[in-house]
Amino acid sequence: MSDIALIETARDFNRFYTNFLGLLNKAYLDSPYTLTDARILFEIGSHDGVSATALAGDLHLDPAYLSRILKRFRTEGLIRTDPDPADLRSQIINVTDRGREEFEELGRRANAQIAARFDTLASGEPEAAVSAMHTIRALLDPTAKPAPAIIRAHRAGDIGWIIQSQSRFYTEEYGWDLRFEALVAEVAGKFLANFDPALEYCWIAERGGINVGSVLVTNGGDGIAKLRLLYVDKSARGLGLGKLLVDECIRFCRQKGYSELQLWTNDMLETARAIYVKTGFRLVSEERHRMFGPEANGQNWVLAL
Amino acid sequence: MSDIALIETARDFNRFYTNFLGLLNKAYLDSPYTLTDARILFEIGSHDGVSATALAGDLHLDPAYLSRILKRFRTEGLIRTDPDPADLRSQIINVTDRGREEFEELGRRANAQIAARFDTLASGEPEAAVSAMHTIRALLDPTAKPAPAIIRAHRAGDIGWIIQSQSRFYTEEYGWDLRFEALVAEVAGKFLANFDPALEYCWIAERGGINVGSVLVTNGGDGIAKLRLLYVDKSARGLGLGKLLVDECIRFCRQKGYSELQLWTNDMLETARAIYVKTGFRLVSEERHRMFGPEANGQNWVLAL
DNA sequence: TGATTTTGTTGACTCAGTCAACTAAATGCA
DNA sequence: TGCATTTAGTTGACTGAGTCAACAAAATCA
Repeated sequence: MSDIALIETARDFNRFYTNFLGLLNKAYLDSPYTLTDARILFEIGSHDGVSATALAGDLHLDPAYLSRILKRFRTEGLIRTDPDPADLRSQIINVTDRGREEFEELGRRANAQIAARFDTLASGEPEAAVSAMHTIRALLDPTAKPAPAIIRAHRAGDIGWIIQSQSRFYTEEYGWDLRFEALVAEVAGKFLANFDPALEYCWIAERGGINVGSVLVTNGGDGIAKLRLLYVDKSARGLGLGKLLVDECIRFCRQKGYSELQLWTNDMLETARAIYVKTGFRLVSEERHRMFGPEANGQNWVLAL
Repeated sequence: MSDIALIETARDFNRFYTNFLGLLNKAYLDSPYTLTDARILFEIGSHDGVSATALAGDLHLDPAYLSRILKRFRTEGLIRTDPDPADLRSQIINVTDRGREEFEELGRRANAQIAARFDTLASGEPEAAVSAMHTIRALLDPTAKPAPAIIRAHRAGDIGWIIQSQSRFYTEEYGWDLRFEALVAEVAGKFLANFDPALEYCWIAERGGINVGSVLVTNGGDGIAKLRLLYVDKSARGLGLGKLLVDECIRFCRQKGYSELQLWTNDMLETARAIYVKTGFRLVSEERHRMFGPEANGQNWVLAL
């Protein structure tokens, strides 16, 4: 794609998105706030204690204009301003309880707008859209810091996601065939079917509402736990999520009184192997196999707890 | 019902992009045109011969406001308007040579803006951003015509997708619990593990590279085939995809010499039931159950082939 | 110490955008 | 056919979002 075509496409997208945002922002019309009001209220609500100058800078607003809006907010009891003891020219802006209520109401309304849009989409599409937004933002916003990842227990649909992401990854990267997806589906299906919350667990790493990693611990009997289906999506590598997930497994297994944690992996997964080494796993055996098409080197690792 | 984290992330992106577009649009300040002027000029310049009403609709502008702007453009010699011979109320708007010059100058300026942005990026990054813009647009722009749906055999990741979409759907719509995902994972996993291409099959309906439907036929032994996991995503309903998928199953089963096709479903799935009736299935038994939490009415349907 | 910069406020203004009322042509309907 | 209703576009009258210049008070610089 030539430079000019790229630029034209970007412009086209910008025209479309200008329109799209315009439509979304009509939502503020049935509240007493303008779009600018809402943006300011949002900024104050989420960064309590900013100064007027910082606010004007962030939102690219005229200081005079902002000053008037803040004055109005003050008389309406939405915000409180106190001079900054460190710089008496500067005013520290805080939301009052009423202000916070309004802020939250606006938030609810904005969320509903987007939820309504997302509702017309296929399952998986909102995730795709948000993931694309991440991409754009990461590229065009120099100040963007990646959203923090959270680790949580699995919920509806996550097991399917695990199977899908594992299968896609090994197929694309190593040319494994559908037998691998079958194995994963079996492991994951059995995990769900016999799920014993007292001794087993599934962790999902999520960033900005998008699944980016997984791992699960299953009960192998005789005090032995198995770590399975460790995965970190390529969009979230290098953040230490893999290590975090494995640490979580180890902590869980110790707490549940397991004596040993075992895992099976393949040697071309170097990042994973590094994590296993660092967390104290020991390689106990190795065998070449062709379980999924191409030849690979299966490895068994063990950690005494 | 979409995930809150997804929505928050999307809102965050929208705030960012509002800002970003605001900065880009400042570019128009050193021309005699406002942003609205520029949008109108662009629209006329690229779709010669539009009517004022169409223009107002496309750009979501007040007709009165637009009328005034067009009047100004006319006196400045940027456009020419002639009554539409087919409807004398309506005016056909065309750009004059001067108008086209201005339009192109604006275009050059907007391109330069974006080029400057892209210039600060690494090689490959502009392409990534534009590709992400495509993704968003395809998903959020209702006028972007939907790609036609196709039906194909399953491939890597599809079984995981089936589990995920089934689980999400039944959880969100009917409050079924994880036991359902476990059942689906088991069915789908067994299908993959014992997959016999001579007697079994999995169809995926796909649109624009995104999965929107599924169904599979498994061998039940004794000349009996089972139709399972029929699903059409809400974004693709009403296109007859469900019927198409079931027809495909029946054709396949006849060709493979099965004597009977059986399926199990639940009676609240009315669209599915309508398809089964229409394709000749007969309801043979029914039982209330609580297999997945809420009470439901399980049904067995049979089609003699 | 006095010159300069920074934070925020106020006065005065403009013009983008809205709303209601209207004309003229087209369409629907009995 | 003729009368009521709808649609395309225009104009008058208005509002209020946003801008610009000037200013006070505090902080910083040199």
